[in-house]
Amino acid sequence: MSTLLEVARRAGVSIASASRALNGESASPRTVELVTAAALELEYVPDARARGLKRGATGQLAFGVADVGNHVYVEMMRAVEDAVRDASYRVLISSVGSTVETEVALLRSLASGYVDGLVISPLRVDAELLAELGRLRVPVVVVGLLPHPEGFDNVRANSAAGVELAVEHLLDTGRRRIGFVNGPEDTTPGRVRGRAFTAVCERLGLAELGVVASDFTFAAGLDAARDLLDRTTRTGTPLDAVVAANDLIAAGTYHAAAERGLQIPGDLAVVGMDDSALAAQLLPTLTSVDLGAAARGRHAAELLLARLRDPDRPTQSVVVEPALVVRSSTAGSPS
Amino acid sequence: MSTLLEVARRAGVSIASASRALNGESASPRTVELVTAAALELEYVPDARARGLKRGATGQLAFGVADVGNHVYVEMMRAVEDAVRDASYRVLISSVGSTVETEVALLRSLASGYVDGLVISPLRVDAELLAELGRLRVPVVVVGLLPHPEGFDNVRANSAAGVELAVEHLLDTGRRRIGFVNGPEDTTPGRVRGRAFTAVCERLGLAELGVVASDFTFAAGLDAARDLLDRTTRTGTPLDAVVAANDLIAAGTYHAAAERGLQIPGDLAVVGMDDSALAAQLLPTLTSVDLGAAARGRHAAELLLARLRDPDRPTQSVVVEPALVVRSSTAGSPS
DNA sequence: CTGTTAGCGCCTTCAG
DNA sequence: CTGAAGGCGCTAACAG
Repeated sequence: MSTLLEVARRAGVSIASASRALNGESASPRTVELVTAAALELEYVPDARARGLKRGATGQLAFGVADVGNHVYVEMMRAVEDAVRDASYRVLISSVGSTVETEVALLRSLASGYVDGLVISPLRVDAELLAELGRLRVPVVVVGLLPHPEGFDNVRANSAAGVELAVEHLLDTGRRRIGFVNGPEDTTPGRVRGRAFTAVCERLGLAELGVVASDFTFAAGLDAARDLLDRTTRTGTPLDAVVAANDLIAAGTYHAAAERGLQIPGDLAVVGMDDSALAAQLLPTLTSVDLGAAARGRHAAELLLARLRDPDRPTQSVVVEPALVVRSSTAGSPS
Repeated sequence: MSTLLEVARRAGVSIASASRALNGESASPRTVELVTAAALELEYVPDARARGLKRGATGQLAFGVADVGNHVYVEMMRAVEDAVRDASYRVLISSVGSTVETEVALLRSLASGYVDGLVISPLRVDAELLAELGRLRVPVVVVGLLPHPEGFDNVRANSAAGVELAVEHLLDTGRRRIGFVNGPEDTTPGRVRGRAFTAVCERLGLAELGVVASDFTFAAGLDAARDLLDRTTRTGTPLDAVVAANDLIAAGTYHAAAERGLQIPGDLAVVGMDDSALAAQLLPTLTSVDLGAAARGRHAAELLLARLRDPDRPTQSVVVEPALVVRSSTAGSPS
């Protein structure tokens, strides 16, 4: 409410001295005391816009995320926050929906001066989005697979390897009829995971039993899993395992199985992906492929900080390898 | 990257004309055309700080939330976003941790010019926080119980009534030994819910079997529920029902029950609070008290918009009443 | 150590 | 309808 000028007047010094006193620049003890007292009295709060305008930096970063309801992004976000804390940046989260238009609108708004840089994890990437990224006045790190990684700092999971880990683990536990509930294949992760499943089935001589959910959510996963279970049951050789493209879809699969009287893991083994908090919360606990959400967040933050320090450094791409976390949903052998 | 001045020069007009042309003020069609073309060519993006500094508004609101990992806040946030969309505000989310210091730091930073107003849902409220709220240069709506609601726009749940709904429902299904897993009692919701449980037990002549978790999280809920179940079992009259202070704690209770071979709902009925997405995702699905997260978010957004329009309007308090959502975790009678 | 001054990029009167 | 000029609040030279 009050400005620096008012503080300066009240302290009986110039505006420059007031600024210096409050920012710990060279100032006499007496000035500091006077100014601090005046600021306190007037409840002075510096205007961040003016400061940002002058300094060309805001001390804020943004994390743009496709679905705040998905716990995986929460883990990434926490990792980002932890990683930038020491550099004393604050992190704002922005839910961007899953369409390119909303994504672009967010970018425009944030990157026009409210933040010094951003990390985004888009579900869908197209030319328009990439063009917009290039136009931004602040550096951006993209988490997720890019058609042309060069040109952007980029962190991605190896979800193809993750799908392989899941399928191989199921084979190891004696499962043979393995279904796959994917997310939408017009998204980057959906496309990659779908292709990986096809490839691994071919390599291992398995029937490819897949279905596509309309979104990476619980509700969509439930619908898709119902469809897959019913379809395969009608053929006479029901599934004995399902790989889900993320943990929410796996949770939907649990419910579809329960509706049909199938026990997990006895009748049906389930493997999720992301190893989000939900995996440990479900009953039975969910075996899940950890795609390194926290590690991706940390790497993204570090790349961003590095670029902020040196805008001219070459762009860098980091790949995080997956790891299988075995829990109860794949225990034992098929009954 | 480019400034309005550069756009103006390229279009061969003055900076004032360029500003008017881009903002739809009076300008000749030819000027508009020239300026628009120049802006496009230079990939001009207006600097939000400068604009905000001049206009005194940013078009952004913030939602400060205690725990982004708790789905209840996701629902509130979505409701806030929906409610302010028509007024074309963008919403930023900020995770503030659960301490007063981090809360204050957030407020300082955001409210110093990056946003036009904010909604916060603090877990702990003390005099320092309230003082800080009063100092802010932007309006704030507090979601949660306030010691002195006057002075702030305020929305709150009636979680005491929610606890009563839960206990009465359990009595209706024939449960008699009802335990309560609360969250920390130095938080506002923890204190209110704890007192409500004590009161309802007294009123209905029930033994008060309570335990306090160290946080409103799954892990803390699991620990506390283990404790409660073991303690009551040792007394010879085990529990037949548990009320959890939120859905995450209820999920922890599921696991503690499973570890001890207790079936839900046969041996133990469980009621959660918040009716978050998790309630429908658990198996068996969780009966939960809907504390109106979405409604609270919507109300908070509307109060904020109203104050933004009229800073002098009297402050207002809204209470959202709870509703029980019955699912499988309380089905049937105790076995 | 202190005060004066020139902008950061933009919008908005005010003349023309 | 257009241009010139002032200032939003702050910081960083520059003199003193």
